[in-house]
Amino acid sequence: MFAEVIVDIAHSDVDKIFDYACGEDCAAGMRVAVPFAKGVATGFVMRVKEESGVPPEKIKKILRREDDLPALTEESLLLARRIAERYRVPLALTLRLFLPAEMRTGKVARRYVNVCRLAEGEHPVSPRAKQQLALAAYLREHGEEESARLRERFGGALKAMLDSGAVVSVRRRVLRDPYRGSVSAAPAHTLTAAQQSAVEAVKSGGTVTLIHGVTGSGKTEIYLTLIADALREGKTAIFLVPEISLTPQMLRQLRARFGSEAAILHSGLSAGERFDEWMRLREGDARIAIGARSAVFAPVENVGMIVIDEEHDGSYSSESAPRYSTFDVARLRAEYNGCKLVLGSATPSVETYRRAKEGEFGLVTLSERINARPMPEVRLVDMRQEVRRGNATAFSRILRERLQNCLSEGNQAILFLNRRGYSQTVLCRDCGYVAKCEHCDVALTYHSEEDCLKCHYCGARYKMPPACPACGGRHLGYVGTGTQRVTAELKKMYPSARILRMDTDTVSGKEGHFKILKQFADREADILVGTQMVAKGHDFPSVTLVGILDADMSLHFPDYRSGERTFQLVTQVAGRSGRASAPGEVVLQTYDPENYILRFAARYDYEGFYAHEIALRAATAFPPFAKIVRVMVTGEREDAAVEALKEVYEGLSELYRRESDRFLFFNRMHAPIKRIQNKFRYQVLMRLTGDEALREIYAVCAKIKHKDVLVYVEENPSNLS
DNA sequence: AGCACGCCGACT
DNA sequence: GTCGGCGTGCTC
Repeated sequence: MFAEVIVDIAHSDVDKIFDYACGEDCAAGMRVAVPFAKGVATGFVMRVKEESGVPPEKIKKILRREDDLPALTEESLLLARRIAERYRVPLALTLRLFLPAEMRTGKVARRYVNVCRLAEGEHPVSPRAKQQLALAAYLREHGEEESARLRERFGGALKAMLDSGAVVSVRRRVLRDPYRGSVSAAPAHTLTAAQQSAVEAVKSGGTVTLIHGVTGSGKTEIYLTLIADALREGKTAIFLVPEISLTPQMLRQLRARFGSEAAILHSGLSAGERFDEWMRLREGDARIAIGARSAVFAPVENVGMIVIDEEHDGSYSSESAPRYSTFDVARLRAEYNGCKLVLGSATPSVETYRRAKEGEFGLVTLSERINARPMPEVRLVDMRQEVRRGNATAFSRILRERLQNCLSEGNQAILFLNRRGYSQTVLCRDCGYVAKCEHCDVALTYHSEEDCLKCHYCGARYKMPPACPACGGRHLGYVGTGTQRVTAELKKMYPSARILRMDTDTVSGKEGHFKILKQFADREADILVGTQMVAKGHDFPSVTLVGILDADMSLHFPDYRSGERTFQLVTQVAGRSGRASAPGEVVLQTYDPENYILRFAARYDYEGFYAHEIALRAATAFPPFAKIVRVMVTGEREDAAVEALKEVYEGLSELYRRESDRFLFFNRMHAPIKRIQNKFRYQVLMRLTGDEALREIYAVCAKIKHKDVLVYVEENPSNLS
């Protein structure tokens, strides 16, 4: 027997099948240790076959199996091959996606404990051995118990009884359950008519269905019903959520509903916990995989339902190689398993919504909120008028008034601002000098707490210069407001208010988000000031006011999706207001109050927004009517990067000349940020009419191998910095 | 990824 | 004359 093996080395030189001799016990999907070159490598068995075309003298034998149960299923192997092919990356890299990282590094393994129980048959114990009698009684009552516990309690009696054969010890596997004890009874739930018909539409529809449901329309209950139905049919399910929404409350809810049937895969777990959750899925002890992006690779078989919640969320596209699209992988899995894939969002991405409208996906619209409460009222505030009236602060008069009102009624407020730090940057008012990072080509942000300048791209810190380093002038001014400055100004305005700040500077560690959110939920603060991360679905019953301080920041971000993102952001942030009995309100500050995105967002008019946006995209030939492809070339040595860029450009130019009708745009240039973390960045930017030329672009780039230079392809990149 | 083989500069 | 630089090629 021979095994076709891919060695677990992510390098294109060894990205090919190597044949090894193996025994009958070898199966596809197993990890094996093999002699490779001068040493030993881990490998994945892709296939087992009777004959090999490799000369017999070259063939070596597999050293050992690393798993009893193949770590990878047939489906995983197929998907890994498809993804490797699609994105032109080594198979080893895509195979790794299907395993918990801990498994590869060998840092964790199954955990076992020794447990003791009474032996079969009669084993008389002397009536004088009180401890032994007590131990026997204990085991009769409890069945079995961990040896360590028994040793603590009964001391030498345990050893004596083990020696006499009255008690036997066995190794038992234990699972590190991250949510032990949090299981409670499943809540009763009846679906509304709208929810029921959504469930039916999904089941009777095609492979993919988009559920477009306003905030509070009860999408989650639909997902849970669909998942429960899949389970009832003896199948498994995958439930994907944005990383940030795996809050302890959400996990509790899922545990309550599905108990130990649900396995949760997310970055907050310890290595051991993640491994065990993964193993429970692989062995069929858990049948629902819940998690962020990477959970789309969950080792479940016979999948009956896949759900992608908050479909529009940016975290579903991978930012590092392999840059897979979670949707594409999920769809492949749905097709392989013959099951349904549900996408849900209150603000679907323009691309997804178009595919649904065009009939490629089923579309279910839920326009009513379960509790029939109206969405909070959104007030657009024209900041230009504020400036004209001499108000140079970040707070409009209306916002201050509403904030005062909110606090005096004993409610909570959230202020949203998409810039951390104190001020955007420091500018010399004499000569126009702007402080920049030495390793990156970006302006530095002033942080008042540490009185330093920080680079938000590489984290470097610089001392705040006492005078302008360029002209020696003393008029260094702060330009643009950040969360620190807003917090400081709030403290002055409302000395008695308790203020919490949440941004990457105050959030530390994996659970940092939740700590701050919990403090706020527990009403330990009155105002929460934060960036993006305060926007995602958390329920704060006492929040009645949401302020969006600078909607323009996201609106004028240099990216074709900035309008879409702003609409999503405003809708999402607004959804934080007025969840309980008190009606909520939203104050949206902008220098561009006529802007159509903000107008539609303020009215919660997704259809209006979509119609406008899709017409714009069509007119300007942007996605989904075209595909933006960027080939990045980066390296610390500028000459090497430039040389590689030339080579990439030549290869792509040839393609461009040959198939110019597939290109709308083609150019090479410096990336907008010329250097990040000492790496020079060059790019070839293209806009394609469709996906036809994509494979060849990947092929051209895969061929370019330059020392010290990284070349990679991005499709519709989420930012072009 | 490692590691060996192999062809050109500054040392004993 | 040799020691050693890392460019190129190979691993079943």
